This record gives sequence, structure tokens and C-alpha cells, in this order.
Amino acid sequence: MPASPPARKAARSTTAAPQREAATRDADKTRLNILEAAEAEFAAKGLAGARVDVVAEEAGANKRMIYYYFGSKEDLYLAVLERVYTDMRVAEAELALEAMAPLAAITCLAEFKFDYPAQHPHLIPLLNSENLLGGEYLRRSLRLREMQISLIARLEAILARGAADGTLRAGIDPLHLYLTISAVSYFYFSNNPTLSTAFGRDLATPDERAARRRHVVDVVTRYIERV
Amino acid sequence: MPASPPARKAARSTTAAPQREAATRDADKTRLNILEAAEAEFAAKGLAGARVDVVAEEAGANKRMIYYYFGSKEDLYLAVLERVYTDMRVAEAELALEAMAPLAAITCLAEFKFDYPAQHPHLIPLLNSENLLGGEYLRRSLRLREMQISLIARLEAILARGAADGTLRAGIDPLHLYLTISAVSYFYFSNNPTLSTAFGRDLATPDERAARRRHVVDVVTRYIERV
DNA sequence: TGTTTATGTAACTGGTTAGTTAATATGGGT
DNA sequence: ACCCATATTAACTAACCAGTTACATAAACA
Repeated sequence: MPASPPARKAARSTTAAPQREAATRDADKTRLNILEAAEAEFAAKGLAGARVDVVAEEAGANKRMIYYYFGSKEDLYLAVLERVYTDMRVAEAELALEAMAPLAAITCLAEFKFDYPAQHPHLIPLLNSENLLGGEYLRRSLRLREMQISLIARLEAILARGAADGTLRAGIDPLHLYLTISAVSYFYFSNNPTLSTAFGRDLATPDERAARRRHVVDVVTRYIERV
Repeated sequence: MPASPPARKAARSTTAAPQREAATRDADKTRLNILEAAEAEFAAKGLAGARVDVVAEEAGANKRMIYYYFGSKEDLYLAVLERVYTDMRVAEAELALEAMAPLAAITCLAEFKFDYPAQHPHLIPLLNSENLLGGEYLRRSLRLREMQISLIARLEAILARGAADGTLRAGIDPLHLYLTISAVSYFYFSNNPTLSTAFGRDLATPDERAARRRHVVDVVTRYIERV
């Protein structure tokens, strides 16, 4: 016996309003629903483990729509990755570091690199998946490069400012500083499950997180401060 | 047409020798071959992406043998994970940190945490896969806990020694120090593909690696040194 | 030597999955 | 009021893949 057609929301024909109702048809909404469902699915299961049918169901869309809008599972994965990665870079670019004192600017960046993955929990699983795949999808994408490089240039300027006013040491490599700032936060989030197991202590509690955040700022501060 | 049977090595019947020749039948060897092939396959593709048939082929064994020796794909994954993880903990436990001056002991640990993943490239992909899965397999395993906890106790003793002789600051949290030491190396290796892409610069070259190693030791030193 | 047990092989199975097909509904433009 | 590109659906398929079965052969041992 063929399944009865699924219940549909009644179509509101009040089409005058510019902000669209969730009507029977809304291409942009369908596309966005798919993208968001895919972000959760790929973050949770990785590229190989993710199921296209699950994405479709979670998005409330037909599986065919994924292929209609994104072409393939891999292209959908790439679209998700680009979106998440770009969002992070944009947020990073919007930090008003230039308006701050050098030491404050660097600690602000460190706090941002800690808080952002905490507030966007899909980011790290997606980046980890991508690194397991050798980074080939992100490499295939890019316009991203310039954003990142410009951040290093900004860091370099801040470090120079700090060296000039005597608050920071001279000779700090901005790229390695950036890697270290990223690392001390990223590792805490990405490896939290195995670390918690190894130490027999839940490292994901609010208290542990706050303690880690303080430690991260402390490590960065001691590395750059003039003594 | 059925395939002709694969060529077999001639059976040496000199069974007197205690160290076995790679004879027609060698259960231990077959088991080990499977384990090593599985390590490479799981490291390269993750649990979901790995193919049992590929493991069998790479091991020069029949797929049936995987189920004979390991029960299931998941149990094979767990066996691989346990082996790799335990090896690392054993190597870590063998560091003669107690024989060194406090500062030297900590930098030695930092260098070890950098060099070990460089020499065991399957470790980080496997740990990343496991963390993506929420760490549930490693959690299911354990006798591992005590090893890790004892390392923190050792670190604590070294830090106390350093505080007493005035070479290190007092009040350093050994767990967070260990996390930071791990993080600054781990992140460099685990995220090398996306970082290289983002910065438009191959960060995996010997020169870049050596530079990163120096930076890591520098960061750790500056964090613990008394100033 | 003959029986048992460990080790190995090839072919199969049942369920899953990415991707496709073909038919259909919707609504803006005219 | 109707047309047609856009959007959507259910059902299909071909490939794949983890796990199984039935059978074969080598060593262990009586």
C-alpha cells in the first residue's frame, strides 16, 4: 500500500508581506534548511559517516532537493565547510584589535579563539574531519586565503606597536603566536572526550572551561609580555 | 571462470627453530598483519570511512580472518586504538624526567610531545577520529586511566621541585600545563592541512617543523620559568 | 595413522546508501 | 486564466559493504 502524502502546512496566501511566511514553497528556506541540517550531520558523523537521507529528513526536505541545490554529498560537505569557516574568519576580522593597547589586543584575540568554538560547537568537528581528509576540500575552495593572511599582518602590526611602546617583547613571530593561541584553545575542545577519559575527570564542565580559559590567557600573556 | 588460487610461499618444515619462518600458517603473524593494516586504514579514513575489505587485502589475509580474530569492525578499531594509545603512554612513562633538573625535565617532555606524533603519524588521525566519535571507544577500554594520572603526579612533583629550588614559578597547575604542552604540538600536526591552505604556505616542511619545535619549547619555557 | 582443532578461502547475503527517474505541484509573469 | 520555469515528491536502482556460511587444508596430538 502506498504511503499517504505527508501533511502539509496550509499555504498562507498573504503574499503581500515582504518577509516570507514558511509557505508551501520557499527555495531559499529549503536550501538553508538543508545547509543547516547538513552542518549538524557532518559535524556529528564526518563526511563518510554522514547520511544524505538523514540530512534530508532533518531539513524537512526531500532527498532530491539536496542534489537539486548542491549536486552531490561532497559538494554539500564543501558548502557547509565554506560557510562555517568563512563565518569564523569574518568574526575574527571584525575584532577591533587596532583600537586596543597591544597586550589587550592579543589577550582579546586569545579570548575570542577560546569563546568562538565554545559558541559554535560544529566548527571543530568539521575542521577535524576536514584535516583527516587532508584538507583537500577546503583547498579546493578558496578565496579564504587572503582573509587569514591579513590577520597575520594585523598581528604583526600589533606586535610591532607593543615592542615600540615597551609592553611586549621584540622578535615574536606572528604566525607561530597565532598558531599557539589557536592551539591551546582548540585542543581543549577537540580532544575533550579522550582527555576526560584519560584523566578520569569531566573537563567539559563550566568550571573546567572557565579554568581553561584563564590558563590560556595566562600562557599567552606570559609569552608576549616584556619582563 | 574461477580465479586460480594465489601463489603460496613454500612451507618450510624446519619447525625446530623457535622463531617461526613466515610459513604457510602463522596465526600471530596474520593477526599482527591485520592490526597494522587496520591502523593505516583507520588512520587514513576513520571508522566509518575504513573498508574491512581493504584491511584484509593490505594485510594479505582473508576478510574472514578479521572476524575470526577481532569479531567486528568496531572491535578491530578498538584494538588498533588501544595499541596506539598504550604505546604512547608507555613511551611517555619511560621518560627519565625525575633524573633531570626541573626546567630541563619539562622542556624534555615538551620535546617528546612534539617528536612522538612526528614519528608515529597514525596517532593523531586515530585520536582525532576517536574524539569525533565522542571518545566512546577509548572510554569503553580502560586500564589506561592510571597511566595518565600518574604522569600528572610526576609533573606535579617536578613543578614542586622547581618551585623549591627557585628555577620555576610556584602555583603552576600540572594538568593545564600538560594540556598546553600537548596542545601546542598536537594542533600543529593535526591541523596542518587546513592551516597550510589558509596561510598559503606548506607548514609541513622540515624547516617549518623545526621552527615550530623551537617555538613550542620557547612557549613552555616562558610559561614556567621564574622571572 | 586418524581425529581434532586451528587457520584459511571463496562465494554469498541482506541491508544500506548515494544518486536517479519521471511524474507532479506551485505560483509569478503575461 | 493560463503557461511554464521552478520547486518538489515518491519510488527506483545499481553499487557497496559488513558480516556469514560452507567448505578446505594444515598442524597438533592421540
